[in-house]
Amino acid sequence: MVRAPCCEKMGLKKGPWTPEEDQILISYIQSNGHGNWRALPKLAGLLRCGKSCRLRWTNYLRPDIKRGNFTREEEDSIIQLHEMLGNRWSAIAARLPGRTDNEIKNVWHTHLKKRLKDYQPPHNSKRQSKNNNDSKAPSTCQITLKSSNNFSNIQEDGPGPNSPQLSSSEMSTVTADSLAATICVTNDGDQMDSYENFIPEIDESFWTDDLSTATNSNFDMTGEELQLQFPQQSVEMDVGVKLEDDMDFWYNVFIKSGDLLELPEF
DNA sequence: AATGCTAGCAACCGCCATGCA
DNA sequence: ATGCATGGCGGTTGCTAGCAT
Repeated sequence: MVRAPCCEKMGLKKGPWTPEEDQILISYIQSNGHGNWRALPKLAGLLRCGKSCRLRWTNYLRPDIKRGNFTREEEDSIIQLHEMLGNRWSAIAARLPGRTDNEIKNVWHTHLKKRLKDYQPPHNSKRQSKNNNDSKAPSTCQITLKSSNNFSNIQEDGPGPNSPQLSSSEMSTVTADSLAATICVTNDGDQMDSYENFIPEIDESFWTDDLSTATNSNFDMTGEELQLQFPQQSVEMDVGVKLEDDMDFWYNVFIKSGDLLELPEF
């Protein structure tokens, strides 16, 4: 295919948009819609290429765009979604109302990458993002947890700050004060029929050596639910879902007793 | 005050996917 | 089935403001 000549060669303007150009574009789209982007600049009376108009509109002028700094919640969402989706900025933007892919991409490169540099993943395997579009259900998957809480506020029947790592049987003695959360693993928005295909297990290599910052969890398969119990009423933790094809996703979550923890699609 | 450096961000470029004739 | 036009996306560039020297 023969490439269309670039804007400059056609005598079209490049570079930053002026308020006047913005106003022309806004007025035109408000009264006519954008229709054919390539035809728009000529119809609107702009010396810009259609691509430039579309970009200006979608990234800056659209009325539903939320301007201003990203909140901590939004930044956390971006980090989680990036874990899940990789550099698919438009897919990430679709989950953050009012934010554009370009904006998210910029925030990622200027702020969040630095933030993540200081944050080491709770395991020593390399973090990988699934960067293709297929979302086949995994035939097997492994769920790994690491709590960020320490033991300092545990009830008296719980372990102390220097307690050794709990065994599953010890955990069962503290259920009265424990957190019981349910993990719901979804694929394409649909709950899995059952967890029979999942192999929940604690991978010992993921625990840190410092027992004040690492706690244990046990898995209790009751029916089709995967229950997690902790000796706390609430817990902040990293939930890792490891698929058999060596893809893994990590989510930092804060859950309280009784919460349903639904992992994003992967 | 002048200069250099850096971070942040808007905009551009090139490629790819899709729809249509 | 093929080729073209268009839209959309991700990577990259380059301008600008703010800060340090």
